[in-house]
Amino acid sequence: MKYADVILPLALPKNYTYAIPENMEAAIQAGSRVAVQLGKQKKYAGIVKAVHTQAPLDYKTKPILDLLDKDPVVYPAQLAFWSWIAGYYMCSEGEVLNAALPAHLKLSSETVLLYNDAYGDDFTALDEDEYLVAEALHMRKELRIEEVQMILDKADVYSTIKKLIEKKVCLIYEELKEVYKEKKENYVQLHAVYEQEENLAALFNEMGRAPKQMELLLAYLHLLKTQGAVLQSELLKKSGASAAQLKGLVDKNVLWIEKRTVDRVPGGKATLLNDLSLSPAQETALQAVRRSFEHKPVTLLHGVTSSGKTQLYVKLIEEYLATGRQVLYLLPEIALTAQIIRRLQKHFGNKIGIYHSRFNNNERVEIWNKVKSGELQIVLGARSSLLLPFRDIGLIILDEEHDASYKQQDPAPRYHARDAAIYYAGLFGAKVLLGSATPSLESYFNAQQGKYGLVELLERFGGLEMPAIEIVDTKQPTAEKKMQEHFTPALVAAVSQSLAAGRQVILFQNRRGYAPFLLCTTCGWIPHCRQCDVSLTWHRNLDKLHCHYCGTQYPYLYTCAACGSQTLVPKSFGTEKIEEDLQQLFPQARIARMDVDAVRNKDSHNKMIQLLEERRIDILVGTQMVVKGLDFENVNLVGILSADSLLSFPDFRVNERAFQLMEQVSGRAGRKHDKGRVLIQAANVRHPVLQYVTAHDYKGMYETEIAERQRFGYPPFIRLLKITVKHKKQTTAEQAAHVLGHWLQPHLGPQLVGPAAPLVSRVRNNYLQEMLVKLPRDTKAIAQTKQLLKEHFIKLQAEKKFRSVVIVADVDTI
DNA sequence: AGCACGCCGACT
DNA sequence: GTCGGCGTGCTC
Repeated sequence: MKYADVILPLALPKNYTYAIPENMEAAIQAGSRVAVQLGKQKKYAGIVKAVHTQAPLDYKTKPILDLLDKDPVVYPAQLAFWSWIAGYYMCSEGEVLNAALPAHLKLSSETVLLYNDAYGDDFTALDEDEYLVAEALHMRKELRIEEVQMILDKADVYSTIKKLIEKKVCLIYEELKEVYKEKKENYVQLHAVYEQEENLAALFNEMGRAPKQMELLLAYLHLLKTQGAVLQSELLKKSGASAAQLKGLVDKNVLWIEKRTVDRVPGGKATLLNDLSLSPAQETALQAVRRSFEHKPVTLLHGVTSSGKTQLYVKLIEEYLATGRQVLYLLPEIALTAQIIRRLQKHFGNKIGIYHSRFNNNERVEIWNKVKSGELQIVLGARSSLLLPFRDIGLIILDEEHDASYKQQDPAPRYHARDAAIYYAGLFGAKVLLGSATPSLESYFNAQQGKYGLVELLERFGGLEMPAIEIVDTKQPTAEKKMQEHFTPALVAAVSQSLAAGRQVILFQNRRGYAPFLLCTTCGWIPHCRQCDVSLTWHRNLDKLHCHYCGTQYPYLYTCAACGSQTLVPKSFGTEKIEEDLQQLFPQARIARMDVDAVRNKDSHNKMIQLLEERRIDILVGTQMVVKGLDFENVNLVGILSADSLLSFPDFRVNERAFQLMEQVSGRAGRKHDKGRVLIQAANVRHPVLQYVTAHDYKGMYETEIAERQRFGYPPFIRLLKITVKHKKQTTAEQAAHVLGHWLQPHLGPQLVGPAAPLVSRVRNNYLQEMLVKLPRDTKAIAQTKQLLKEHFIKLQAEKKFRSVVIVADVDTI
């Protein structure tokens, strides 16, 4: 008898073992997707992790119900990768599976109620709830649990259903549906007989009485000749004929309809452009990367903004393609703009696949399959494309490697795509190229230590100069009352100058700390949270007031609680406010705003970029969003409205982050024609980070920061693990965290920081407590500490009063 | 994550 | 006294 350990798409602490029925023994292997039952009813699609002959001793197995695909859906490499992610990031393999599989390959059953026709229609023996369900079921024959819940207007419907089954009103079954559907298109084909000229001629003679059909047939023949294949929809559109007329020809056996499976994600043209030439500096850097790869599998490419890293990547990708291996090109989600996608598609045609969150589920399944088969040799994607089933990967490029969004935050697995990519590449003996203009301290440190190779490309492409950066003091004009809202006279002048010259301007304002709030214009009163001493933030889309500390929501206020007048108005210093003020200052300018609110829907981000490209926007006001992967030739001025707000977060990474942000934003200024200008407004003009930004001195910033990190014991000298304890009751959360801290203290000593409530101490009705563990950079010690933590998590939850406490571990938290 | 089982408050 | 709320435990 053979058994299979199956990974189920749930947060179960371990995998379950199922018996393999004899008829499936030959076909089921590691990586197979199988249907299994879990508990009394539920069925799931799981992935076989391993096949063995070890019969479990202490329980009896259930059989695998079905093998869902002919071939395994992942290779052993992916299974090994999942297992590493689960171990390293302290989550279950099921959670990794959940993140990896496209929704349409993840099946779970749904309970369906069926009407028992033998029951008839006499419902007098039923109570009210039973009657409601029975009546609906009688009419509709089938109901889902969700529908029953709607009918009864309550969540707990199981008892009612149970009674209906007992009374034989209905039956239930579990429906496990394959959701992925191949896309079919109807092609119109000519019957083989009429491929002979004389038969066709004879047909036309006969058709004299049906001129409409003849017209249609002629249109068909024309399309066939010009295009080779004829789509039904296109034929009908072009000929103006009706479906009935087409059906007439089909019934006459002149034409027939073929249903063809088509790709949802068509590749571009297969012709590869080979127009790429590298500058001498790029060529040197490329050679250095090649040499580095000879002895260092991971190499960091530190290339200043506009140094043309992308061209270098493209050349490198071409080389790896020639070896027949696959290439993954990772970018932060937000940087996956139409600009870069078009650029690469032009180059690699249908060999390249794109994978990010804006694709729908069917499209994802198709990309999944094409990556698995090797048909797609290059994938350009965001973090999650690392989890695609590559067959043989040779190179992973991770651009903008410093970007914090490479770390997954909320649902487990909380993995870092950069670190996971390095492990993954190891499984294939592949190379990893990390690229950034402002590398993370971690990566640059690793490069300095010789763990990664380092290649520097410090010259901008096309002889472009680095933009000139000016720090503008806001204190003096404020004192002299010369500020125009948030604009210094210097910035206003610079903007006017650019506009007068027909150039474009980007203004950057980070949103945080500038949230909109309500202000009474009569007495100056500002609504505050009842539990915390902070003003409430107005969330326009919900029209509610939120406390960002405890998470409490309050209804919008119309009456001032201090003076009773109805003069409360929303005030905002975010991008919206900037946009408004700007319009006042420059009434003629075309101004657009790019932030999460403005680009909420699917395409508006791309549209806005297009507008900017086409010079239909003069000034773009934006948040972090404007930083990523945009190249605009005509922009010659970038303004940062408040550097102080970037430099004042209570986080050990502020300086690094602020530097990266300002450096990246300034990279948007100045392109081919002239040197760009960057104005940074700040009250604290002497801040060291501003000095480094002015001088474009990454290394200076690095040296200063790394010394600080070493002194205070922060990454990259240690690894940070964050433990979050959550509970509905504040006291329980606090107690649980203290007990846990108390237990861990003797083992960890000063490595343990906390517990304490985080800034936002309540999220979704759960009170939070956090602890930080500083792990030494030693693989073995880290594994031991994680084991220790796991044991104590289990121990804590074994206590009755802490049973419903939720504990989350975030490894390498940021 | 479901879903079943089991123990306490608002109805007949 | 029952119905139904949700807390708690198990699923190969």
